[in-house]
Amino acid sequence: MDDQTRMLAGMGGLGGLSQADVGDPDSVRKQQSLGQPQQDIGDILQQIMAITDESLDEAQARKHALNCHRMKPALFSVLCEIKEKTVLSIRGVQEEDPPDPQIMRLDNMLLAEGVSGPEKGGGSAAAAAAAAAAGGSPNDSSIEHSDYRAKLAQIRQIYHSELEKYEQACSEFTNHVMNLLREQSRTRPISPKEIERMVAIIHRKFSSIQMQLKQSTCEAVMILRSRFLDARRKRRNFNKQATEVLNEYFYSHLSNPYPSEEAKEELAKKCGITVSQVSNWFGNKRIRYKKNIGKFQEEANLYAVKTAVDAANVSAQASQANSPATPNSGGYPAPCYTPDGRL
DNA sequence: TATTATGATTTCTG
DNA sequence: CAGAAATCATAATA
Repeated sequence: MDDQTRMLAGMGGLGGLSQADVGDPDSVRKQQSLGQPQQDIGDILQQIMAITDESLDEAQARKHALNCHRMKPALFSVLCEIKEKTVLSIRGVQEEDPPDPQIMRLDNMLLAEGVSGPEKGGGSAAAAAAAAAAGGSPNDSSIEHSDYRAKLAQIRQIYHSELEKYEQACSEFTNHVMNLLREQSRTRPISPKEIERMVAIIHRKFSSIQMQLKQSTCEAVMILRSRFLDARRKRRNFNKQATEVLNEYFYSHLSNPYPSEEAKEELAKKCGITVSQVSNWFGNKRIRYKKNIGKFQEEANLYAVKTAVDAANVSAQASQANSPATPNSGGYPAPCYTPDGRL
């Protein structure tokens, strides 16, 4: 306090205070407690300092009184002078802060997961689910998928409501501080730039809260994701009709059981499974068939008969020529599918 | 409950 | 990158 008084007094000559008001610096020191001007400044400062301890009404009244004080303009200009000197050192201390890389990372991930960003409802997933349902075989994958989507939507909702709360709190606080600063700018010089800087500082402080929110949201998504993947890993057998279709194709193309991409697509559609599931199935089937042809003999015959019968339905003559009770009973793998036999 | 069947994943190869 | 082969993990079955 005393120091401040001295400092202000020391700067007196620079500001709008006249000699009469302040006296020259030397005389200040000489008659520290006696001079009327010093008394005034001391009073003002004391009042300023005491303001925070007072009730709002009291403070309001005091504020008004201060604003009307005859010394007020002088004090203001002194403060301007001081500021002029100090602002240089403040400036440049913290210029534009780069966006936090951590936050950026989290943002990107949230965006990628569809938590932030635009709602993508009715998108491909829903269409896929609808298609699966329409396909006759309510594949569980679609159910799990919708489950996943529901959970994701839940996370999304929580995230957004929390973010909103956060933003509200942040802007409320910012507003409060800005009002305070604007209010104060009547008694002390505060440039818009400074207010801006203060806002930036507040936002920086708040961003750690935001980061926490984003981080925990990311974690939740990760957990959900891994659970979903685990669930997907849980094997569910294809339905009977699907395996029938696949086996039919396999055994009727034993010599070259490699369906083309188009064929795979068609099989997938027929079976209500995905193309990659068809690929998996053929991969598994080929290797398992090859490993133990004997074990599949019966099945092979079954499907050979089946296709033969189908053929018979189309052409009775063909059935005569083609389907003896056991089509290939002798040299079994009829059109010689061998591991290396592929084209 | 042990075993087998089977869909999915991983690793390797040409 | 498609496919072979090995492997995993679970469903189905004995």
